[in-house]
Amino acid sequence: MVVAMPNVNQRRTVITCTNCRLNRYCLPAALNKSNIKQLEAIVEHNCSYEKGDHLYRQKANFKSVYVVRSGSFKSYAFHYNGKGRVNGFFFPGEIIGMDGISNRSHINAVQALEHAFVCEIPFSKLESLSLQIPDLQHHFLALMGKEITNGKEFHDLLSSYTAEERVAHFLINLSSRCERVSLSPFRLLLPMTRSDIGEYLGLSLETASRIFGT
Amino acid sequence: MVVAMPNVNQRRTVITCTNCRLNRYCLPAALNKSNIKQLEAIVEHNCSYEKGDHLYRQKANFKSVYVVRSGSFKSYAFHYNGKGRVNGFFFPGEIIGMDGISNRSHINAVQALEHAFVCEIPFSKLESLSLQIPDLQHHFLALMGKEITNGKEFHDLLSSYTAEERVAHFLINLSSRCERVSLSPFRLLLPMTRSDIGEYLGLSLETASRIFGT
DNA sequence: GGTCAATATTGATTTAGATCAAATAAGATT
DNA sequence: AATCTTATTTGATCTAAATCAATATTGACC
Repeated sequence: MVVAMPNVNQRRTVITCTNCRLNRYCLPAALNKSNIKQLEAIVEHNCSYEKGDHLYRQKANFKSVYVVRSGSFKSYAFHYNGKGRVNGFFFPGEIIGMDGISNRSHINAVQALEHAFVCEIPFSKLESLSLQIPDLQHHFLALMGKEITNGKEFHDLLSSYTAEERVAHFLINLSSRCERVSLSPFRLLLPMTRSDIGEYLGLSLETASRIFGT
Repeated sequence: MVVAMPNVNQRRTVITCTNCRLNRYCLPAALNKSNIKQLEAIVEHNCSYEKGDHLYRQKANFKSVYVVRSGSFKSYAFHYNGKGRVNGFFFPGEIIGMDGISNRSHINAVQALEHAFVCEIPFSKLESLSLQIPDLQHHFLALMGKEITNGKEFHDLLSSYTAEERVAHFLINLSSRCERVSLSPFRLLLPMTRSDIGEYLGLSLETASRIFGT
């Protein structure tokens, strides 16, 4: 008779969607308990990344979407002139990887800004499961729709806001995203550099810095 | 016995997805013949709009997505300062309305730039059908994914391109969209005003005009 | 604790594109 | 055809933010 040895280093219970503290803000939000069990069966929980690690690189094969459990990430892309540009930040409860859905390869690279954990959800399995669970399909479409409307709002920001308005909007946006997952909306720790913020907002890093100084 | 009178003014056969000249570029592209029949049963074909007509207004209830059959549209939104901003153009074969998926109301208004026809696809019916036809679900997710990557690319454009580069990109983009649906990519008719183009590209209308003049 | 490299701040100068201001041109309406 | 109205072009000026240039701070590593 063989008995599995318990891993003495394992201090905490296994993470599942059912017991995850973010489940109200994540895919399970739309599902009943039995559906959540089905979902957690396809999710790889708690992959760990160190600061600077890439979740994936530009042009990498698309196979999964990811949910941030803790820590934060930035997405960026190199374009025609060879300069990289940060085009997104991701915080707990947010989904990374939709930039690869349409042509099965990622247009962005995604890098950890600090030590972070993510859950990986193989996309083909998510699609199959969505055929069986209408609520899951509906919710995932809504999440993609949100990504689209966020893009449109950002279009507005970049085409008509002043530098100061951009930074203000950025901070308010971060604050509300912290609040959503029960983090303090008042004390923001900014894990990204001034240069990251500048690129993201279409400003030079000096301008970004000056506005923070004011 | 009652016989339906044929309508003598009806010059053309009824439009369906099966016989639509755009079906290779539209939702049916991913489907087999029997699935296309199922799709066309839920589509309202050939709704007509005159120049200036609204397909929907900002904050309107979301109930359908639309495919442009002919003509063109612009989307725009009013934001905090009361000024409207054009944030999209739509040409034949392209889908309008994804700005309403996430919170069931449209963040943009959409207006015809010229006489146009569209097909209307009630979204809840599309969702139901997607549960039955995996290819349809897969394809619609890909179309939404494309919308997301387009947004990211536009982020790059607005945050780092010069005025001249923006206009060049805009023209190349229009050209390739014409080519996709077998329209000439060389002679572009621009149905939108300089002001529309300027707003869309984050430029003043004067700057847009000057660059065209060069 | 000391050295380096990365990041951030602050100041001076420049510039791309906005804004202001007419003058044309093109459609619409009567 | 004549009159409006709306869209476009072109020119002159101004300004927000980029760029250039140091300096200061922070954190990583020996």
